[in-house]
Amino acid sequence: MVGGEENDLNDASFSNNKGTPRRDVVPISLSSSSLSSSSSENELRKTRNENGQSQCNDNASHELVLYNPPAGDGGANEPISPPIENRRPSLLGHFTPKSSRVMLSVGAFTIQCAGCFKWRLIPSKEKYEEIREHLLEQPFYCENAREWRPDISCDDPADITQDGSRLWAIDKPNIARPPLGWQRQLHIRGEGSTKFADVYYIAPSGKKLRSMVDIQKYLIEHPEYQTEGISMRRFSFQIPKPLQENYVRKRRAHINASCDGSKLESGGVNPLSCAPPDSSTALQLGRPGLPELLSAAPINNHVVRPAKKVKRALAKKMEISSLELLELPSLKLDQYEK
DNA sequence: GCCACCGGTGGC
DNA sequence: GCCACCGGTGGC
Repeated sequence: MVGGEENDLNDASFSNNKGTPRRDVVPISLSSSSLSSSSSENELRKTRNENGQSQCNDNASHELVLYNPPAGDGGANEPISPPIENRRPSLLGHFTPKSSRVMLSVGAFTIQCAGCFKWRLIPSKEKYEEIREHLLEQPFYCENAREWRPDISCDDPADITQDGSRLWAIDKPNIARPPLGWQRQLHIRGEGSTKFADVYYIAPSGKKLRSMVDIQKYLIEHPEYQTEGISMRRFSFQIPKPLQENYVRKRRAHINASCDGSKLESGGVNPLSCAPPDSSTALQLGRPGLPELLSAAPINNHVVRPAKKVKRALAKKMEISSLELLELPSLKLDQYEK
């Protein structure tokens, strides 16, 4: 699945779909913080209503959104009304969860116009990455979409709205585009995981790299890339933030007496089983909708594996004693700076 | 045996 | 609380 350089995942992760609805729905929106988790659709709208005067404004203008059309409904309500060129529907077919565990991937990408605050679909992942790379310095406006939609303007209705049918997440702005020949993949984890997503870079050789350390090692092993001017700063493992509160399981407070049941009871309630949606913050977005995303895919997967967890915990404990003396190298981002 | 995926932790 | 990293397991 990871294979191809230019195929799948990557593309799979962006969907241009229309043609092939998928059931996973993952939007990702890039914004500066403010939109921070709690901000919601309403806030975004508010932003607009207030002519961008509200506090969310500046962020809103940097919004990027990746979303995945729901497959459940056959994509019928596909908001992608506008024509999308470069459509490669077949790519969607690549979405093949490798196992019972379902991996969500980004279906499409959208960016919010800094002028009218409407969301515009971006026709390809590459284009999205291109825009995202300089989003802060070069805010996106509907007019920019004329490159692939000649007639588009702020007067046109939004391509997509946060109607609750999708999971949205906020992407980070100004992430460098992957070097030519490289692919940056975003793997969305299921709900309830300890992390929202993972980023992988696929080198031209097909090698999958999952951290800056990996990148660094790889570049050292392949000096040719460095001569091409590829440096560490061309890579970023920053992941988007889901707008839906509670999508990611909160890190549990330290539990020393781990085996103590009472402890669990009082301190950390199992978020998977009973965490009620936080009504105040939760994004309207996530709540009513997200049927597919939330119920279908990830959740189940998570729930099914407690046994593994236990095993691992035990294994971990045993291992600690033998590895305690190991000294791990620590890398700092500064090191990557040129 | 490989590897995608997930969990967990150290550092900030 | 977030980020970065990486070990480990299960599925293939």
